[in-house]
This record gives sequence, C-alpha cells and structure tokens, in this order.
Amino acid sequence: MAAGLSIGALAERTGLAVSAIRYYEEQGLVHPWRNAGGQRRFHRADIRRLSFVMIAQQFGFTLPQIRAQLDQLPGGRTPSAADWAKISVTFRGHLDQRIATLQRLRDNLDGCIGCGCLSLEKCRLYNPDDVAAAKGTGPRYLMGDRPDV
Amino acid sequence: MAAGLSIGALAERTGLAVSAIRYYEEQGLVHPWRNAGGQRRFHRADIRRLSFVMIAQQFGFTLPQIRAQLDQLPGGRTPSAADWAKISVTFRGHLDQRIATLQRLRDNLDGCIGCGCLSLEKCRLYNPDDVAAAKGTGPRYLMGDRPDV
DNA sequence: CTAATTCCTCAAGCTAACTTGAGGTCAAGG
DNA sequence: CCTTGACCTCAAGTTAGCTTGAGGAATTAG
Repeated sequence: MAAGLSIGALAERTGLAVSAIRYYEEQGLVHPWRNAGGQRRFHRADIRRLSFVMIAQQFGFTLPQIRAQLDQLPGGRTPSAADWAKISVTFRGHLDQRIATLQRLRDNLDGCIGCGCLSLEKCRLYNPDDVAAAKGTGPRYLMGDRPDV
Repeated sequence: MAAGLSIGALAERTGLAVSAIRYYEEQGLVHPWRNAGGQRRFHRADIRRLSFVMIAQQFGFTLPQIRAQLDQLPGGRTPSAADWAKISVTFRGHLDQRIATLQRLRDNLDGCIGCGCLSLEKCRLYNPDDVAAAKGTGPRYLMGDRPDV
C-alpha cells in the first residue's frame, strides 16, 4: 500500500471508467507515474483532480479548457485548499456569465411570445448579439452557452 | 417564380449551409417537395421553421427534440403566429428550468469556495441531485444543462 | 444553343469524448 | 508455481451534427 493508487482503484473512487482515466491522461488532465512493471500509479490528490474534471464538464467546459484550469495548480506540491478555492472563483465568474446570457435570451423570448415573429430578421432572438454569430458557414456547435474561456 | 424556394435560396435566407439543410430534411425537420427535375422546393414558411431550429439549438436542444416540437405544428396549413407562440411557451418553460439548475449549481459552488472540498464525497457539487448522475459507466455527455425534453 | 451555375445522390470524413476489442504482460492469492 | 484478475498498448468504433468530394443531371444566363 501507500505506493500510489492503481488505475482501477482510482476508477472506483471517482466513478469514472478506467478507459476514461487513460484518455484523460492522454489529454494531459492527470500525470501518473509508472511502477517497475509499467503500470500507472496515481497520487491520492488525483481523486480531487478528476472530481474537478467531472464537475467542470457538468458546467459545460471542454477538456482543453479544464486542462487550462488545472495547469494553474502548483506543479511541485500537492494542491492546497486555497489553490482549489482560487480556481473555484474563476468558475463562479463563468457561471455568472452563463446565467446572465440565458436570462437575456429568456427576456428576448418573452418579447417574442405572442408575436410569432420567431423568424423575422427584426427578431432579437433570430440574431442575438449574445450568441457568437455564424461560426463559419453553418450553426456548427454554436451553443451560445458554452463558457467562453 | 412563386413555385417555391430552391435550396440555395433558402440557404441564403437563413444563413445555413446547403448541406445543413439537406441534413435537416433527412432528420425530418423540413419536408420539401420535388419539382419536375427532382430538385427540392421549399415553402416560404420553412424559413421560419429553420430559424426556429437555429434558435432551439442555441438553447441546447438536440435535433430530435427540436423535431418533436416542430411536429406539433399543424400539418396541412401554414402555421400561424398563434401556433408558433404555443411552442414558444413550452420553450420558456425549459429555459426557466435550465436557469434554475444553473443557479442551484452556483449556490452549491459558493458553499464550496474556500473550503476547497471539491472532491469530498460530502460535497454537494460532487454529486448534485440535479444532474442526471452517472449515465452508464462514465460521464459520457452528461452535461447537466441539456434540456430534458 | 451552349456554358456556367446550381442541384442531385451517395459515401466518406471531421470533432469531442470516450468505449470496445485484440493480443499480450504484470501482480497477487493459494 | 500457477492461475486468475488487473493492467498494458494500439487500432478501430460510437454519437451528433454536419462538411467535403466524386460523378452526374437540371436550370438559367447570354
């Protein structure tokens, strides 16, 4: 024991699939070392790291975005509560933005209910400033509420 | 003229790519007819239909979900303003739900800032009731804020 | 009438975030 | 020591929402 967690143990602690953890390593979200036999060993702090990944995903962040956040954690030592709190504050900001955007959309919708104008050029919903308009040609993944890190 | 819009014309009016419109037809979101030469012809009302699709996507709806909404429009005649307004009301409901969910998440986050507990089992963020917990094995597409039509 | 557009149908490719499978190695219990 | 179970790598498959390309037909402008 105490020689680090195996990938299976980490999977059990986090609820993630083993394959998912391997994938996260590939994406630079965790950095396990290898034991003599070539198997991955993880710090216990990686439980927290992966939990953060799961939460951030629920908030709509992509893995590269999450990686950027995690990269701000100290490299040498185990991250402290204060380190995590700093990241949480950033998070809170993004959350506030998303809520505000949705509320603006809702208000616009309210203005449109009843008028049935949904498709008119004048309609603010049709081309809201909020939403990153026309990425390229089509509406490819333009989900307006993706946090824009 | 007046014999229906060509796919190119519709693309120009909506800002969508021609390929996207063909794809939407395949998904049952629009139902063009064919002219003598086999080319697609669209109703002018389809501009509105496609605009609705774009807006709904910004709200995070999937194409099947959007289709379900559109299928509620009258089949025989051109949808009236009242028909569209009815759909808008449904929309408004989903929006309200999403906003409420995000606000709950934010409140939970506030409770966690400073304590650095992000990964503890006790943390409400770690396993919020709101979020459809563990779909299957991994966190595959569990974005909590997808409207759950 | 002809050349340039536009349109048609497939089939295949793309991105994100993983999963599944094949074929083989390592570790732990009896 | 041997067997079982956990682990390894690498390639390919999955879903959503489209795009791109090939090869060919229809429409339209001059």
